[in-house]
Amino acid sequence: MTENAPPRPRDAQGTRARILHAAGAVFAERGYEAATVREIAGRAEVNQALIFRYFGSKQALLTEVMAQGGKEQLINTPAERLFETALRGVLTKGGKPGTDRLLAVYLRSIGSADAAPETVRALGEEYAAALAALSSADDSTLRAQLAMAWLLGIGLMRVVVGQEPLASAEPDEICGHVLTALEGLLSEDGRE
Amino acid sequence: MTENAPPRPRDAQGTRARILHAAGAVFAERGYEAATVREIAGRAEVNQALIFRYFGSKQALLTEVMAQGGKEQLINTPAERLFETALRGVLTKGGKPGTDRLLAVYLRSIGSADAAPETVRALGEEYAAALAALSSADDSTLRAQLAMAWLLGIGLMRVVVGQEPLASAEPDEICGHVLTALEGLLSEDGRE
DNA sequence: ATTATCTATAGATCTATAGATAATGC
DNA sequence: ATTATCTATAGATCTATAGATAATGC
Repeated sequence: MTENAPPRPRDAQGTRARILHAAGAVFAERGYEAATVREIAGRAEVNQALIFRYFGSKQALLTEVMAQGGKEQLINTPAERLFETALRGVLTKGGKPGTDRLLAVYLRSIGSADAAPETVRALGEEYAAALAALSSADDSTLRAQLAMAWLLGIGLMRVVVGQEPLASAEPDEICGHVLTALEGLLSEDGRE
Repeated sequence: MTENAPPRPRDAQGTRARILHAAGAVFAERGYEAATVREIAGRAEVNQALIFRYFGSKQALLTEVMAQGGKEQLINTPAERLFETALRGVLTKGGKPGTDRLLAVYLRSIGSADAAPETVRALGEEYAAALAALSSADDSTLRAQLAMAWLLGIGLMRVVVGQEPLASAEPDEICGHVLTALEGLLSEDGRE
């Protein structure tokens, strides 16, 4: 039996991190509404009341989960490689815990949590702006958003819906198809 | 005041239809989890207990909402025009009530309701199979699913996230970009 | 003395059901 | 007599809070 495990040393910062990590996993698996603070607390092996002590509310916890690590990729990747990097992040399961899991949180929570669409929108605007700078078309922002929409859609199919053969297809193969198709959209001068 | 409206004549079939219609609207607006049978009953102007009498459970109601009208487009549209028709259905707000609202139901409920992903997967497989027949590539199904993923992603950005300028862009403009980009993916012979 | 952690529970939901009521069809 | 509709509520959640307990730092 896993009865009474030895208590961890008291560590506010560590506990906060455990909660954040567990919340990311549970939100990604169940979506915001279906996730319960009790399950998050259970997985973090932390008392349920501490979630409210450290984050205030379930909504605030989701916002914090979404905020963390969202911009790292954006800052660390040059614009020319941003789309492919993000796409590969979506395609690579079990990559860095921040990437594909964060996408799952977005996709699974976007329909219910009020805060989620705004967070996605804000982050998406930054990605789109970076991508749009690559094109000289007058509708370059729209083109960039269309590319990002594809990325989200592929993530939705793979991570949430799990539709085959897409869900198990090789990242390289998908990447090849998508980048080929988008070549004109993102790099042309916009004259059609 | 809208106090006691004159009671409608008793009409089981009509009541069932009212509930189904209201459920479509509420699921589309709030997603499965956040939607409550009380709100659905309220919007249908129907007693809340009747939902369970006619549908059994909230899950069964969602399944029925998703099932209705999902295949109509598939049956009535030739494969060559299927993708563009579906894309325009996503892009045209206030079109036929079945189309864009159904997509919103999918997108908003996919993350939480257990039944939703399977319904999407099943419907998606039929769409993909129809699209795949257009291409002679050996990975034609994958290509078709990538196209559908784009379609879903665009719907997500427009209907759920509402990201500008994509959300308000002209259907013709989006259609032009997407169809141009997908031309090679869907119609080539697959030799890369 | 401070503060991380835990107990216990308030308060507000929500789905679902049992059984009463009342409108229809014969 | 049948059955569509309604009332009332069971039973099971879930988020959030108030206040007790106990481990740490001085």
